[in-house]
Amino acid sequence: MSERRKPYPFDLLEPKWQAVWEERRPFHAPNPGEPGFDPTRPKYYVLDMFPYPSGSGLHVGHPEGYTATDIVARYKRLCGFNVLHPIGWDAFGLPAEQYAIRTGQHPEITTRENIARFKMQLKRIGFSYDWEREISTADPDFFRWTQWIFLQIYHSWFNPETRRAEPISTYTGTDPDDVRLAFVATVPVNWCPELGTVLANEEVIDGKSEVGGFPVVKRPMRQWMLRITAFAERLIDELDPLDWPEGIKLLQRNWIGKSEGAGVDFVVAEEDTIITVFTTRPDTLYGATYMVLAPENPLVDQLTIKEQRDAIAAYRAQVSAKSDLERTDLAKEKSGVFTGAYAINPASNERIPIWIADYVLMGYGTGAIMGVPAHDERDLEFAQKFGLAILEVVQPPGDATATGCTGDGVAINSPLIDGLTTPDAKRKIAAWLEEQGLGRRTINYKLRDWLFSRQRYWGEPFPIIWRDGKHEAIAESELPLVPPPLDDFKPTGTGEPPLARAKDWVRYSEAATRELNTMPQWAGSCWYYLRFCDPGNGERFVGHEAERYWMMGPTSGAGATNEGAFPRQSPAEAPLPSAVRPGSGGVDLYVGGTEHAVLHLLYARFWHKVLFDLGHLSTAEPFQRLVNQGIILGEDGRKMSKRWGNVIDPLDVIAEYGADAFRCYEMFMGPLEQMKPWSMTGVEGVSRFLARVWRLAMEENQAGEWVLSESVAEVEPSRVQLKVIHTTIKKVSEDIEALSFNTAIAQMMIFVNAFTSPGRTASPGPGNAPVPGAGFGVSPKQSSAAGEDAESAQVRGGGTPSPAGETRALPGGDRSVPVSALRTLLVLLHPFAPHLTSELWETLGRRFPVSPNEITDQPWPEYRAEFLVEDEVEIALQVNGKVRDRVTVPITATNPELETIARNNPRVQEFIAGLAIRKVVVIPKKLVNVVAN
RNA sequence: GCCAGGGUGGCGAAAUUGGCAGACGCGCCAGACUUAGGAUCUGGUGGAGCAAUCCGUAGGGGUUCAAGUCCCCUCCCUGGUACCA
Repeated sequence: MSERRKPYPFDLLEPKWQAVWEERRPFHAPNPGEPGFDPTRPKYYVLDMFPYPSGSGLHVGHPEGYTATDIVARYKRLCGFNVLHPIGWDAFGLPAEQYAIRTGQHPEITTRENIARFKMQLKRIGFSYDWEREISTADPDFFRWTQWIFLQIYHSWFNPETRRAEPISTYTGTDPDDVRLAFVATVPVNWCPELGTVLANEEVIDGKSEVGGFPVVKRPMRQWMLRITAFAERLIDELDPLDWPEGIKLLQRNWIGKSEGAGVDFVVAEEDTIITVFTTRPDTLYGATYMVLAPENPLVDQLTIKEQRDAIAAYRAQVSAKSDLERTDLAKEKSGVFTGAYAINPASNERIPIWIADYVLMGYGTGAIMGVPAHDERDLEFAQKFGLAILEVVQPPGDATATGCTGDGVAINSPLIDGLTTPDAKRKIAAWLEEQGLGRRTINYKLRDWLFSRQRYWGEPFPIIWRDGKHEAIAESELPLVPPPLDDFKPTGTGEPPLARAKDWVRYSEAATRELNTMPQWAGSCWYYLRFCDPGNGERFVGHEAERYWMMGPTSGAGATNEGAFPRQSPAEAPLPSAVRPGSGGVDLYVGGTEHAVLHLLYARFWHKVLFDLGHLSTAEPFQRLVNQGIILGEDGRKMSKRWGNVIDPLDVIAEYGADAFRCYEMFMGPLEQMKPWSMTGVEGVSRFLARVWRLAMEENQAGEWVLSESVAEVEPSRVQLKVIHTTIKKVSEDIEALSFNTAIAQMMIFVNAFTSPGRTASPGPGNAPVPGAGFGVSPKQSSAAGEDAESAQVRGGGTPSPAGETRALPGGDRSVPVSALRTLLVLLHPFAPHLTSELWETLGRRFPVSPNEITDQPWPEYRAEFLVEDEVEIALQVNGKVRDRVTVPITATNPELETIARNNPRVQEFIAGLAIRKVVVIPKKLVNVVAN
């Protein structure tokens, strides 16, 4: 069987237009001050989460979000915006390094090859990226600024007074190293022996590495940390005004995990040691019948009595041998050991035993808790297992006999607060504790400081050297600090990074050596969106003007400055930096997968706030509007994977149906944010739609060449056509704004159906009844063979193109396609199917010239409400809520008139016969409901 | 366990403020044109019934003239999270 004929010549016109865009660069957005920049236009920054260029190339998940943003970008350009729509490469990363370990090929080469493949694929889909802004995080011109930003962080501290990052020079304490936002600490870290590196908490899933699924163990190591916890409060608060999915905001809030409570001091009996615990329920203090320390808590050694030392030591050894996975796995059964020591409950003055147990974590709160078994499930389980006292101190509301209340209630058995409701009791006991100097109100966060160093080769080296056991920054002039050449990228196995192998590079001077760690992959993605504003800047990470323009929009007057920035005169009265004004700050639209909800999006917000505080940026938040695309499943409804053999390659789809069909199908599948399965027949359906658009304008001549159809004529659209046109303009515009691309395409299908099927809406009335066999879409050959029908003057559109052209469609005939309607459709469809519409626009312009003749320069059409209204409307007549008839009435019909029509309707009367009418509900333009019984 | 988001034809899905459920597409059925059709066009297509009509938005209750939409309970699916005191 010969190759199937293409429904329209996308295989020719798509490469043609891609070449045109390559050459003319219509999507390049000049910066303020550059030639071609138009300051009168508003800006719109629409961003994709840039890809890691993996070896397997693009899959259909990438183009889903990319198509959505491309549609918005093209739409906004047509609407008159200066649109920043860039793409780049998250190019540092583990896969290229592991490939290097296996094959010896340098990661840089692998990365370059992968980028080339990704880029080719993206271009084949016809995305309107501004390729002049392409960046790669592994490019020294890029990562020199990643290193520079690290130095800004290193040279800063968080001033609790102003609640901002400030230059370290403003710190007046003894040792600046205690407060730097980038600091070194020896901490128990997630060490992955297989990967030979440590991982951030966020990169460990169920005790295994997120990448590769290898076991991860806790191990104390000296690491670089970033003090993200200082920003916990602001990272939560400034989330509120952002236009993000509520679910993602919640995910971040939960990750940061703010909880308000009190620190309470317990004195160890017969000693003057104080153990502070954190509790969210200070009102249950009287019910604290024991105390538990984390096994790692340093106080344990000091407290443990002689008789218990062996047991304690054994338990601690047992706990430390467990991986995270085991520790959480064994969570079902509580375990612990008594230290032999006692503490005094500050409220009741009771002696309570001090235990250690692994259900208390060293990393949260103070690493010690008060056990209130009556009102905490975990404490109860523990107390029951070890026979500890249980004392009820909260009575649940409503039921005086119930026990084990973990929610709010009324305090009992608590002399200071008896009878108070939980909120009141909390307040009173906290005030009492503060008065007595026994405690204080405290806020705790689950968020930990960000473990920022990795023992890898393929990442940004730290711009840090070590001298006499102390770290210091290298000069900015020494940036970029590029990784040394290596031919062995394997982990050393000792925890020492592979960079240690580059002996010459490591030796910085007689007395100093370089830091051997590299930054994690997140580093580049923390600020790449800023670099896009000004990718070629050799002086700064981003130019002030470019940053201000693309992140904030055109500034009005000279007063537009970074209001919240350091330095500030009166820190005492300084409010938190005001959150971004809705709709006016940062990236206007950011689209990507949910997998980055707490990692990339939290880290990037953190860096952004530091840079904002230091006066480098104009907005406090980077991403104003965030949308997550849903994942695309295989045709079998399973996750796409090699294992199931259900992976769809975009290039295969494009080869068979074209890029426009691929784009439109991805958008037509269903709501962007929803998970949905792929369907090849679905692609075919969309491809048919595009072919109908093509044939609306084009027909084949005798030679089998596509030429502009004779039926396309400069005629006025009919009233019915105008309604379809303007309904479509309205729907498509609103749907693109709302990112409801599937319904926008559906409406354009309705448009095309209306213009291709005379029987539907385009030609109403008996006089325009379709002629059998003379449908517009009939192919030329068939029409010629259609005998007498072909001779009929009724035949339009089909064209019966005789070689000499004697049989012409009559201009203005009822089957004509008005040029204006076609043009409107082409502009509306252009963001979705840019190649097809560009070609048709150009072809149309040869017979019906317009200026300018570039579809990319056309204005987005505006709908006119006057064409949407109807003269008549169909009303449903209901009896007791069931539709019994429909009548068409003038739009002007009044409610009483409608009621009369309904009452007199024979069908209605049939159903209310013998019943009494109780009520008649009239909904104008919709229905009349007669209620009778 | 907890948190979030979902359950609508054979399938993907539509459906302002509660107001004619199933737009649009796929698939399927029939027809037209064809040497042919996996092309194109036309018509049909939620279920049951000859029909009038009845039943239908996970299941059960409720509010209402009217519920996919609002309220209560239950079940199922997807994602996140996991002793955070």
